Amino acid sequence: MAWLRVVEALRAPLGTTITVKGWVRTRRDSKAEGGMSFVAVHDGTCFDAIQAVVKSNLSNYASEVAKLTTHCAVEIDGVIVQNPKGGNEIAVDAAQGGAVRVVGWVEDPDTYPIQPKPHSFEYLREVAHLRVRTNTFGAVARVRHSLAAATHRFFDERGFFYVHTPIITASDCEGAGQMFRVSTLDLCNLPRKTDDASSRREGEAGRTKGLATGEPETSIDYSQDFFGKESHLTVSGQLNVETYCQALSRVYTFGPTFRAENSNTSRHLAEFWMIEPEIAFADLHADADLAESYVKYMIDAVLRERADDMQFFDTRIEKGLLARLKHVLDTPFRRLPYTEAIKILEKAIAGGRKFEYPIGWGSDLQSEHERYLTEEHFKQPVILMNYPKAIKAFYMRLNDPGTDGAPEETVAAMDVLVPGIGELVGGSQREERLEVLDRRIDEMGLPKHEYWWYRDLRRYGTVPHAGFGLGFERMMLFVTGMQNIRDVIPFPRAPKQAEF
RNA sequence: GCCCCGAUAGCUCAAUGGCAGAGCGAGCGGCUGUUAACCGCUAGGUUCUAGGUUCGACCCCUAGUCGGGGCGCCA
Repeated sequence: MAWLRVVEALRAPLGTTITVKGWVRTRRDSKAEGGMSFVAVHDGTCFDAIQAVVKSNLSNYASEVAKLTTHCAVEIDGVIVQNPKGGNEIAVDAAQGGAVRVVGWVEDPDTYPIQPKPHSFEYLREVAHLRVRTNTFGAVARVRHSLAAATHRFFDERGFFYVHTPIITASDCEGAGQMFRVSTLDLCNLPRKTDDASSRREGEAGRTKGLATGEPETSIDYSQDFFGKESHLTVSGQLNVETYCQALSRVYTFGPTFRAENSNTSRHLAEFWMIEPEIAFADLHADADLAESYVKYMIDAVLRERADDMQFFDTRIEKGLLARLKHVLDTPFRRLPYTEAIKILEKAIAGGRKFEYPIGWGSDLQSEHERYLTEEHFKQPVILMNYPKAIKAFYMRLNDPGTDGAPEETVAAMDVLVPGIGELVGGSQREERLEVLDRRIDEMGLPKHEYWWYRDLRRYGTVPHAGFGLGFERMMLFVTGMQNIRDVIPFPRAPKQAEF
């Protein structure tokens, strides 16, 4: 007897004798025709469950089948037949060799956390080990896989190489926010060393003030730590992946990223996944082209591969989701300079639009401004380009004076803004000219010696190149219509949240 | 980090400082090719924790813990 997955059983020819293995979603009983039970079984292979119609002539009917509750694990032998209302179901009749084997019971159904009724997402977060058994989280898991697979396919088809950049970094210069420390030192008994005046740094972690007794100042002696110096979890694979870009031309990373920011929002995680492609012999426009085609590729893939789950999101999570995504697919992303965006926002304010934060050339766009542009003004994804250099990172390429008619210097940065999310992609053309890069490092007061290997890339065969980072969970929100980023990753890590 | 809201049955929520309630879910029965089924009955409570005010606290006060929303930081 063939064991079919539910997705296969739903398409199997009528009359086929099969076995399915999975978990009970619901059970309903009827006394008609001598008694039977309708048992819906799913195994996660698709959105729909398959219904087994179990006759009361099974030897374990009264003792077991009639006592099945939600998420009992079962194996069912039966014959594929037509459901009177359409679609396949499984006829389970002892006279035809039908059987139901209970593999695992649910003890105490009254207190089982998942019940056949609507639950709030907030509650389900507290039972993250079980929530994937629900409609919504099963669909989220399948869509997440589809997006991840599409990512690798997209880059592979275009000749990109997947680079595994390190998770642990001993360089303190990735410059994208607070980092988690990695250490094997005994927190209760930290090794200390006496500071000499020249090694003192203001605000250095672990430094103690000299007491009135005249004790010398000390700091933690990281030379005794595992790596011989301070180390952290990575906040970005970009700097590392740039090195491979300058040998393999087209590369990308796709891995976990860690930010120790105390961010309490529905769009931030302490541990999230990011895709960071990097392309050689390329400028900002090529970068924007890549970002746009990548986002559209993922949308197209998920609409084709997970039509069942996407239909569910459209009807139960966000009405109009499918139409919105198709619109994104069919419309070129609107590209405009930062300088133009400021003019649009100033015009909106002049027209009476209220914003909480002021706006003007040189100020960073707040999320309310970004969302105005993409949700109200253009009503489509927008790529903003060429930001003031003062508000962007040191490695972004300095534009020629007067680019876009900007009043001050700009850098070749690019953000993709999408409705409902805000910033989905952040990228730039990188500064390939050593002397300009050094000037930027100095201007921003960064320790140049820490960037020795990054600077080497500009000394040995430097080329124009560009790249971006796309937040995978933000893409999940965009594609599913889910509201909270903690519901599109299996086990979310956020401030005060690391259960499971 | 800042501002706001919340915590009562397995879940979602009611309850004017004066007897702890409903819907859903669960159990039992009825009915039914059922599928968000329907009808009846039953069980189910340390009202988040620790203090305080009061004759009396789910309710008021203080502190804490946890959760949610908004903002900032960013992807």
